Amino acid sequence: MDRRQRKTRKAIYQAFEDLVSEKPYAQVTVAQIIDRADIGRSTFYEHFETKDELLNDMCTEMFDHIFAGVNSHCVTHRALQTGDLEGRLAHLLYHLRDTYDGICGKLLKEGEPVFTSYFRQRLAELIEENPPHIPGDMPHDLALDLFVSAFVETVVWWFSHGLKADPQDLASWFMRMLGQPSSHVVKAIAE
Amino acid sequence: MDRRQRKTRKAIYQAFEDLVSEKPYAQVTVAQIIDRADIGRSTFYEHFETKDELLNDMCTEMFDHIFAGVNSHCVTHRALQTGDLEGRLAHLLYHLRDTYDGICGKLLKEGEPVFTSYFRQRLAELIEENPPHIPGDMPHDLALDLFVSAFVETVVWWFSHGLKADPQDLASWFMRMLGQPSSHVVKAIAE
DNA sequence: GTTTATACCGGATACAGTGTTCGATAACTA
DNA sequence: TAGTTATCGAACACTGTATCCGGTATAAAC
Repeated sequence: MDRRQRKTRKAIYQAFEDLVSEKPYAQVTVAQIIDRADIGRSTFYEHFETKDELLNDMCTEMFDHIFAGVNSHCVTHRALQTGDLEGRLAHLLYHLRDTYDGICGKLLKEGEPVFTSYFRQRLAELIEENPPHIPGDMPHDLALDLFVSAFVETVVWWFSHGLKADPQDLASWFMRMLGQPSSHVVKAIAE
Repeated sequence: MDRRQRKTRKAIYQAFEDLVSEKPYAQVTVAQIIDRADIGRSTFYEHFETKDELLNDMCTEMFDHIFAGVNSHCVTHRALQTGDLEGRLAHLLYHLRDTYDGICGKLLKEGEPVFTSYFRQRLAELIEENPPHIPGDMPHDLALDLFVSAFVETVVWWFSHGLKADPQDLASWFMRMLGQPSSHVVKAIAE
Protein backbone atom coordinates (compact mmCIF):
# COMPACT_ATOMS: atom_id res chain seq x y z
CA MET A 1 0.00 0.00 0.00
CA ASP A 2 1.12 3.47 -0.93
CA ARG A 3 2.76 5.41 1.88
CA ARG A 4 0.40 8.33 1.22
CA GLN A 5 -2.61 6.09 1.63
CA ARG A 6 -1.30 4.71 4.91
CA LYS A 7 -0.65 8.20 6.17
CA THR A 8 -4.11 9.43 5.22
CA ARG A 9 -5.83 6.41 6.69
CA LYS A 10 -3.94 6.78 9.92
CA ALA A 11 -4.81 10.48 10.14
CA ILE A 12 -8.49 9.70 9.58
CA TYR A 13 -8.53 6.98 12.21
CA GLN A 14 -6.78 9.18 14.74
CA ALA A 15 -9.06 12.15 14.12
CA PHE A 16 -12.08 9.90 14.34
CA GLU A 17 -11.00 8.32 17.62
CA ASP A 18 -10.29 11.72 19.14
CA LEU A 19 -13.63 13.12 18.09
CA VAL A 20 -15.58 10.09 19.28
CA SER A 21 -13.92 10.35 22.66
CA GLU A 22 -14.89 14.01 22.82
CA LYS A 23 -18.52 13.87 21.78
CA PRO A 24 -21.28 11.38 20.90
CA TYR A 25 -20.66 9.52 17.66
CA ALA A 26 -23.88 10.87 16.16
CA GLN A 27 -22.60 14.42 16.57
CA VAL A 28 -19.33 13.76 14.80
CA THR A 29 -19.50 15.06 11.21
CA VAL A 30 -17.40 14.18 8.21
CA ALA A 31 -16.38 17.83 7.99
CA GLN A 32 -14.92 17.63 11.50
CA ILE A 33 -13.00 14.46 10.71
CA ILE A 34 -11.57 16.06 7.57
CA ASP A 35 -10.65 19.18 9.50
CA ARG A 36 -8.97 17.30 12.33
CA ALA A 37 -7.18 14.89 10.02
CA ASP A 38 -6.16 17.83 7.85
CA ILE A 39 -7.05 16.20 4.55
CA GLY A 40 -9.15 17.15 1.55
CA ARG A 41 -12.86 16.41 1.45
CA SER A 42 -12.74 14.13 -1.58
CA THR A 43 -9.80 12.25 -0.09
CA PHE A 44 -11.98 11.06 2.78
CA TYR A 45 -14.57 9.73 0.37
CA GLU A 46 -11.89 7.92 -1.61
CA HIS A 47 -11.14 5.90 1.53
CA PHE A 48 -14.61 5.49 3.03
CA GLU A 49 -18.04 5.69 1.45
CA THR A 50 -19.68 7.05 4.59
CA LYS A 51 -19.00 7.85 8.22
CA ASP A 52 -20.66 4.58 9.17
CA GLU A 53 -18.29 2.59 7.00
CA LEU A 54 -15.40 4.18 8.84
CA LEU A 55 -16.88 3.08 12.16
CA ASN A 56 -17.51 -0.33 10.68
CA ASP A 57 -13.90 -0.75 9.62
CA MET A 58 -12.73 0.46 12.96
CA CYS A 59 -14.97 -2.01 14.78
CA THR A 60 -13.63 -4.91 12.76
CA GLU A 61 -10.09 -3.95 13.64
CA MET A 62 -10.86 -3.32 17.31
CA PHE A 63 -12.74 -6.53 17.90
CA ASP A 64 -10.26 -8.66 16.01
CA HIS A 65 -7.64 -7.24 18.30
CA ILE A 66 -9.59 -7.42 21.54
CA PHE A 67 -11.14 -10.86 21.11
CA ALA A 68 -8.00 -12.40 19.64
CA GLY A 69 -6.43 -12.55 23.08
CA VAL A 70 -9.50 -13.57 25.04
CA ASN A 71 -9.52 -17.17 23.96
CA SER A 72 -5.77 -17.64 24.19
CA HIS A 73 -3.47 -17.86 27.16
CA CYS A 74 -2.42 -14.47 28.47
CA VAL A 75 0.67 -13.95 30.56
CA THR A 76 -0.44 -10.86 32.41
CA HIS A 77 -3.64 -12.47 33.62
CA ARG A 78 -4.35 -15.97 34.86
CA ALA A 79 -4.50 -19.11 32.75
CA LEU A 80 -7.84 -20.32 31.43
CA GLN A 81 -9.52 -23.68 31.16
CA THR A 82 -12.08 -24.40 28.47
CA GLY A 83 -15.56 -23.70 29.73
CA ASP A 84 -14.32 -21.03 32.11
CA LEU A 85 -16.73 -18.33 31.01
CA GLU A 86 -16.08 -16.16 34.04
CA GLY A 87 -12.34 -16.16 33.41
CA ARG A 88 -12.80 -15.25 29.77
CA LEU A 89 -15.17 -12.42 30.61
CA ALA A 90 -12.74 -11.03 33.17
CA HIS A 91 -10.04 -11.32 30.56
CA LEU A 92 -12.21 -9.44 28.08
CA LEU A 93 -12.78 -6.68 30.61
CA TYR A 94 -9.03 -6.24 31.03
CA HIS A 95 -8.65 -5.84 27.29
CA LEU A 96 -11.57 -3.43 27.03
CA ARG A 97 -10.06 -1.26 29.72
CA ASP A 98 -6.55 -1.24 28.34
CA THR A 99 -7.48 -0.51 24.75
CA TYR A 100 -8.72 2.51 22.82
CA ASP A 101 -8.97 4.85 25.79
CA GLY A 102 -12.36 3.60 26.83
CA ILE A 103 -14.10 4.59 23.64
CA CYS A 104 -15.57 1.07 23.62
CA GLY A 105 -17.45 1.80 26.81
CA LYS A 106 -18.49 5.15 25.43
CA LEU A 107 -19.91 3.74 22.21
CA LEU A 108 -21.73 1.03 24.15
CA LYS A 109 -23.16 3.58 26.55
CA GLU A 110 -24.44 5.67 23.66
CA GLY A 111 -26.04 2.55 22.30
CA GLU A 112 -24.35 3.18 18.96
CA PRO A 113 -25.95 0.49 16.75
CA VAL A 114 -22.97 -0.57 14.60
CA PHE A 115 -20.59 -0.93 17.51
CA THR A 116 -23.16 -2.55 19.78
CA SER A 117 -24.16 -5.18 17.26
CA TYR A 118 -20.51 -6.10 16.66
CA PHE A 119 -19.92 -6.42 20.36
CA ARG A 120 -23.06 -8.44 20.97
CA GLN A 121 -22.19 -10.77 18.12
CA ARG A 122 -18.73 -11.50 19.50
CA LEU A 123 -20.07 -11.84 23.03
CA ALA A 124 -22.69 -14.33 21.89
CA GLU A 125 -19.99 -16.44 20.26
CA LEU A 126 -17.86 -16.33 23.39
CA ILE A 127 -20.77 -17.39 25.56
CA GLU A 128 -21.79 -20.19 23.24
CA GLU A 129 -18.25 -21.55 23.29
CA ASN A 130 -18.37 -21.62 27.09
CA PRO A 131 -22.01 -22.43 27.75
CA PRO A 132 -23.48 -21.52 31.12
CA HIS A 133 -26.21 -23.52 32.82
CA ILE A 134 -29.72 -22.73 31.57
CA PRO A 135 -32.96 -24.13 33.04
CA GLY A 136 -34.47 -26.73 30.75
CA ASP A 137 -37.79 -25.13 29.91
CA MET A 138 -36.34 -21.78 28.96
CA PRO A 139 -35.88 -20.85 25.27
CA HIS A 140 -32.17 -21.14 24.61
CA ASP A 141 -31.96 -18.05 22.43
CA LEU A 142 -33.72 -15.93 25.04
CA ALA A 143 -31.24 -17.06 27.68
CA LEU A 144 -28.36 -16.22 25.38
CA ASP A 145 -29.80 -12.75 24.67
CA LEU A 146 -30.18 -12.14 28.39
CA PHE A 147 -26.58 -13.12 29.04
CA VAL A 148 -25.37 -10.84 26.27
CA SER A 149 -27.40 -7.79 27.25
CA ALA A 150 -26.63 -8.25 30.94
CA PHE A 151 -22.92 -8.29 30.17
CA VAL A 152 -23.20 -5.26 27.91
CA GLU A 153 -24.97 -3.48 30.76
CA THR A 154 -22.21 -4.54 33.13
CA VAL A 155 -19.64 -2.92 30.87
CA VAL A 156 -21.75 0.23 30.56
CA TRP A 157 -22.06 0.43 34.35
CA TRP A 158 -18.33 -0.10 34.68
CA PHE A 159 -17.57 2.65 32.20
CA SER A 160 -20.03 5.03 33.86
CA HIS A 161 -18.18 4.46 37.14
CA GLY A 162 -14.80 5.29 35.65
CA LEU A 163 -13.59 1.71 35.19
CA LYS A 164 -12.78 1.59 38.88
CA ALA A 165 -14.12 -1.84 39.83
CA ASP A 166 -11.85 -4.86 39.46
CA PRO A 167 -12.58 -6.88 36.29
CA GLN A 168 -12.61 -10.17 38.19
CA ASP A 169 -15.06 -8.82 40.78
CA LEU A 170 -17.22 -7.56 37.95
CA ALA A 171 -17.17 -10.90 36.16
CA SER A 172 -18.02 -12.67 39.39
CA TRP A 173 -20.96 -10.36 40.10
CA PHE A 174 -22.19 -10.88 36.59
CA MET A 175 -22.02 -14.66 36.84
CA ARG A 176 -23.75 -14.86 40.20
CA MET A 177 -26.40 -12.40 39.09
CA LEU A 178 -27.25 -14.78 36.25
CA GLY A 179 -27.44 -17.71 38.65
CA GLN A 180 -24.07 -19.16 37.67
CA PRO A 181 -21.44 -20.53 40.06
CA SER A 182 -18.45 -18.25 40.61
CA SER A 183 -15.05 -19.38 41.79
CA HIS A 184 -13.87 -15.86 42.52
CA VAL A 185 -14.26 -14.37 45.99
CA VAL A 186 -14.86 -10.63 46.04
CA LYS A 187 -12.87 -8.93 48.77
CA ALA A 188 -14.92 -6.46 50.76
CA ILE A 189 -12.04 -3.99 51.01
CA ALA A 190 -9.29 -3.66 48.44
CA GLU A 191 -5.80 -4.28 49.86
CA MET B 1 -58.72 23.71 23.62
CA ASP B 2 -59.69 24.76 20.14
CA ARG B 3 -61.25 22.00 18.08
CA ARG B 4 -58.77 22.76 15.28
CA GLN B 5 -55.85 22.21 17.59
CA ARG B 6 -57.22 18.91 18.84
CA LYS B 7 -57.79 17.78 15.28
CA THR B 8 -54.29 18.74 14.17
CA ARG B 9 -52.65 17.13 17.18
CA LYS B 10 -54.58 13.94 16.66
CA ALA B 11 -53.64 13.84 12.98
CA ILE B 12 -49.97 14.33 13.82
CA TYR B 13 -50.01 11.59 16.45
CA GLN B 14 -51.75 9.18 14.13
CA ALA B 15 -49.42 9.86 11.22
CA PHE B 16 -46.43 9.53 13.51
CA GLU B 17 -47.59 6.21 14.95
CA ASP B 18 -48.25 4.83 11.49
CA LEU B 19 -44.87 5.89 10.18
CA VAL B 20 -42.99 4.56 13.19
CA SER B 21 -44.69 1.21 12.79
CA GLU B 22 -43.67 1.16 9.12
CA LYS B 23 -40.01 2.16 9.36
CA PRO B 24 -37.29 2.91 11.91
CA TYR B 25 -37.90 6.09 13.89
CA ALA B 26 -34.64 7.59 12.64
CA GLN B 27 -35.86 7.32 9.07
CA VAL B 28 -39.13 9.11 9.73
CA THR B 29 -38.89 12.72 8.56
CA VAL B 30 -40.96 15.73 9.51
CA ALA B 31 -41.91 16.10 5.86
CA GLN B 32 -43.43 12.60 5.91
CA ILE B 33 -45.40 13.30 9.08
CA ILE B 34 -46.78 16.52 7.57
CA ASP B 35 -47.65 14.72 4.38
CA ARG B 36 -49.40 11.85 6.12
CA ALA B 37 -51.20 14.09 8.58
CA ASP B 38 -52.13 16.39 5.71
CA ILE B 39 -51.23 19.60 7.50
CA GLY B 40 -49.07 22.60 6.70
CA ARG B 41 -45.40 22.65 7.52
CA SER B 42 -45.52 25.60 9.90
CA THR B 43 -48.51 24.07 11.67
CA PHE B 44 -46.39 21.13 12.76
CA TYR B 45 -43.80 23.47 14.22
CA GLU B 46 -46.47 25.41 16.08
CA HIS B 47 -47.28 22.20 17.95
CA PHE B 48 -43.83 20.65 18.36
CA GLU B 49 -40.37 22.17 18.25
CA THR B 50 -38.75 19.05 16.83
CA LYS B 51 -39.49 15.46 15.90
CA ASP B 52 -37.88 14.38 19.16
CA GLU B 53 -40.26 16.51 21.18
CA LEU B 54 -43.15 14.78 19.48
CA LEU B 55 -41.75 11.40 20.49
CA ASN B 56 -41.14 12.74 23.96
CA ASP B 57 -44.75 13.84 24.37
CA MET B 58 -45.95 10.55 23.00
CA CYS B 59 -43.77 8.62 25.45
CA THR B 60 -45.13 10.55 28.41
CA GLU B 61 -48.67 9.76 27.35
CA MET B 62 -47.93 6.11 26.59
CA PHE B 63 -46.11 5.37 29.81
CA ASP B 64 -48.61 7.20 31.98
CA HIS B 65 -51.23 5.00 30.42
CA ILE B 66 -49.31 1.73 30.51
CA PHE B 67 -47.84 2.01 33.98
CA ALA B 68 -50.98 3.46 35.54
CA GLY B 69 -52.57 0.03 35.54
CA VAL B 70 -49.55 -2.01 36.52
CA ASN B 71 -49.55 -1.07 40.18
CA SER B 72 -53.30 -1.26 40.58
CA HIS B 73 -55.63 -4.23 40.69
CA CYS B 74 -56.66 -5.39 37.24
CA VAL B 75 -59.78 -7.46 36.62
CA THR B 76 -58.64 -9.17 33.44
CA HIS B 77 -55.47 -10.46 35.02
CA ARG B 78 -54.80 -11.87 38.45
CA ALA B 79 -54.67 -9.92 41.69
CA LEU B 80 -51.34 -8.66 42.99
CA GLN B 81 -49.69 -8.58 46.37
CA THR B 82 -47.13 -5.94 47.27
CA GLY B 83 -43.65 -7.19 46.54
CA ASP B 84 -44.90 -9.47 43.77
CA LEU B 85 -42.44 -8.29 41.14
CA GLU B 86 -43.11 -11.22 38.84
CA GLY B 87 -46.84 -10.52 38.83
CA ARG B 88 -46.33 -6.87 38.07
CA LEU B 89 -43.94 -7.61 35.23
CA ALA B 90 -46.38 -10.10 33.72
CA HIS B 91 -49.05 -7.45 34.07
CA LEU B 92 -46.81 -4.94 32.33
CA LEU B 93 -46.24 -7.37 29.47
CA TYR B 94 -49.98 -7.73 28.95
CA HIS B 95 -50.32 -3.97 28.71
CA LEU B 96 -47.38 -3.65 26.34
CA ARG B 97 -48.88 -6.23 24.05
CA ASP B 98 -52.36 -4.80 24.04
CA THR B 99 -51.37 -1.20 23.46
CA TYR B 100 -50.05 0.83 20.53
CA ASP B 101 -49.80 -2.04 18.06
CA GLY B 102 -46.45 -3.16 19.33
CA ILE B 103 -44.63 0.05 18.51
CA CYS B 104 -43.23 -0.10 22.03
CA GLY B 105 -41.39 -3.30 21.21
CA LYS B 106 -40.27 -1.80 17.94
CA LEU B 107 -38.83 1.35 19.50
CA LEU B 108 -37.09 -0.72 22.15
CA LYS B 109 -35.65 -3.04 19.54
CA GLU B 110 -34.29 -0.09 17.58
CA GLY B 111 -32.72 1.13 20.77
CA GLU B 112 -34.36 4.51 20.25
CA PRO B 113 -32.77 6.61 23.03
CA VAL B 114 -35.74 8.73 24.14
CA PHE B 115 -38.17 5.85 24.35
CA THR B 116 -35.66 3.49 25.92
CA SER B 117 -34.66 5.89 28.65
CA TYR B 118 -38.31 6.52 29.55
CA PHE B 119 -38.97 2.80 29.71
CA ARG B 120 -35.86 2.07 31.73
CA GLN B 121 -36.73 4.84 34.16
CA ARG B 122 -40.21 3.47 34.79
CA LEU B 123 -38.93 -0.08 35.02
CA ALA B 124 -36.32 0.92 37.59
CA GLU B 125 -39.03 2.51 39.73
CA LEU B 126 -41.20 -0.58 39.46
CA ILE B 127 -38.34 -2.84 40.48
CA GLU B 128 -37.32 -0.64 43.39
CA GLU B 129 -40.87 -0.71 44.69
CA ASN B 130 -40.81 -4.51 44.60
CA PRO B 131 -37.18 -5.24 45.43
CA PRO B 132 -35.74 -8.61 44.40
CA HIS B 133 -33.05 -10.41 46.37
CA ILE B 134 -29.52 -9.18 45.67
CA PRO B 135 -26.31 -10.75 47.02
CA GLY B 136 -24.80 -8.58 49.74
CA ASP B 137 -21.46 -7.72 48.21
CA MET B 138 -22.85 -6.60 44.87
CA PRO B 139 -23.27 -2.88 44.10
CA HIS B 140 -26.97 -2.19 44.38
CA ASP B 141 -27.12 0.12 41.38
CA LEU B 142 -25.35 -2.43 39.18
CA ALA B 143 -27.87 -5.09 40.17
CA LEU B 144 -30.72 -2.71 39.39
CA ASP B 145 -29.23 -1.89 35.98
CA LEU B 146 -28.89 -5.59 35.22
CA PHE B 147 -32.51 -6.24 36.14
CA VAL B 148 -33.66 -3.36 33.96
CA SER B 149 -31.61 -4.24 30.90
CA ALA B 150 -32.43 -7.93 31.20
CA PHE B 151 -36.12 -7.12 31.23
CA VAL B 152 -35.77 -4.76 28.29
CA GLU B 153 -34.02 -7.55 26.44
CA THR B 154 -36.82 -9.92 27.34
CA VAL B 155 -39.35 -7.57 25.78
CA VAL B 156 -37.18 -7.17 22.68
CA TRP B 157 -36.92 -10.95 22.35
CA TRP B 158 -40.66 -11.25 22.81
CA PHE B 159 -41.35 -8.64 20.15
CA SER B 160 -38.88 -10.25 17.74
CA HIS B 161 -40.77 -13.51 18.13
CA GLY B 162 -44.12 -11.96 17.32
CA LEU B 163 -45.38 -11.62 20.93
CA LYS B 164 -46.22 -15.32 20.88
CA ALA B 165 -44.95 -16.40 24.27
CA ASP B 166 -47.24 -16.14 27.29
CA PRO B 167 -46.51 -13.06 29.45
CA GLN B 168 -46.55 -15.08 32.65
CA ASP B 169 -44.12 -17.64 31.23
CA LEU B 170 -41.91 -14.79 30.11
CA ALA B 171 -41.97 -13.12 33.51
CA SER B 172 -41.19 -16.44 35.16
CA TRP B 173 -38.23 -17.10 32.87
CA PHE B 174 -36.96 -13.62 33.54
CA MET B 175 -37.18 -14.04 37.31
CA ARG B 176 -35.49 -17.40 37.40
CA MET B 177 -32.79 -16.24 35.01
CA LEU B 178 -31.95 -13.52 37.52
CA GLY B 179 -31.81 -16.03 40.36
CA GLN B 180 -35.19 -15.05 41.79
CA PRO B 181 -37.86 -17.48 43.04
CA SER B 182 -40.83 -17.90 40.71
CA SER B 183 -44.26 -19.09 41.74
CA HIS B 184 -45.39 -19.65 38.18
CA VAL B 185 -45.02 -23.07 36.56
CA VAL B 186 -44.39 -22.97 32.84
CA LYS B 187 -46.39 -25.59 31.03
CA ALA B 188 -44.33 -27.53 28.49
CA ILE B 189 -47.17 -27.57 25.95
CA ALA B 190 -49.83 -24.91 25.69
CA GLU B 191 -53.38 -26.21 26.20
C1' DG C 1 16.59 10.90 -13.53
C1' DT C 2 12.86 10.40 -16.26
C1' DT C 3 8.52 8.43 -16.84
C1' DT C 4 4.24 6.86 -15.41
C1' DA C 5 0.77 5.99 -12.31
C1' DT C 6 -2.04 7.43 -8.64
C1' DA C 7 -3.17 9.76 -4.38
C1' DC C 8 -4.38 14.11 -2.86
C1' DC C 9 -6.43 18.70 -3.15
C1' DG C 10 -10.33 21.86 -3.03
C1' DG C 11 -13.79 24.42 -5.12
C1' DA C 12 -18.24 23.74 -7.40
C1' DT C 13 -22.41 21.44 -7.29
C1' DA C 14 -26.62 18.63 -6.30
C1' DC C 15 -29.31 16.95 -2.78
C1' DA C 16 -32.02 15.99 1.61
C1' DG C 17 -33.65 17.47 5.76
C1' DT C 18 -34.47 21.03 9.48
C1' DG C 19 -36.49 25.00 11.33
C1' DT C 20 -38.27 30.02 10.64
C1' DT C 21 -40.92 33.78 8.75
C1' DC C 22 -44.94 36.03 7.13
C1' DG C 23 -49.02 37.47 4.81
C1' DA C 24 -53.39 35.47 3.43
C1' DT C 25 -57.27 32.59 4.57
C1' DA C 26 -60.38 29.93 7.22
C1' DA C 27 -62.44 28.50 11.56
C1' DC C 28 -63.73 29.26 16.12
C1' DT C 29 -65.56 32.19 20.18
C1' DA C 30 -67.89 35.79 22.62
C1' DT D 1 -71.25 40.35 13.72
C1' DA D 2 -66.58 41.43 15.26
C1' DG D 3 -62.40 39.94 16.96
C1' DT D 4 -59.27 36.31 17.88
C1' DT D 5 -56.56 32.48 16.73
C1' DA D 6 -55.14 28.34 14.03
C1' DT D 7 -53.88 26.92 9.76
C1' DC D 8 -51.84 27.21 5.30
C1' DG D 9 -48.02 27.27 2.04
C1' DA D 10 -44.42 29.32 -0.25
C1' DA D 11 -39.96 31.31 0.40
C1' DC D 12 -35.76 31.31 2.80
C1' DA D 13 -31.51 30.30 5.50
C1' DC D 14 -28.92 26.70 7.28
C1' DT D 15 -26.42 22.21 8.11
C1' DG D 16 -24.71 18.15 6.55
C1' DT D 17 -23.93 14.51 2.90
C1' DA D 18 -21.89 12.84 -1.20
C1' DT D 19 -20.06 13.45 -6.04
C1' DC D 20 -17.36 15.45 -9.75
C1' DC D 21 -13.29 17.01 -11.91
C1' DG D 22 -9.18 19.47 -13.40
C1' DG D 23 -4.81 20.62 -11.34
C1' DT D 24 -0.91 19.38 -8.34
C1' DA D 25 2.27 16.63 -5.63
C1' DT D 26 4.26 12.30 -4.51
C1' DA D 27 5.52 7.64 -4.93
C1' DA D 28 7.04 3.62 -7.59
C1' DA D 29 9.09 1.58 -11.88
C1' DC D 30 12.38 1.63 -15.29
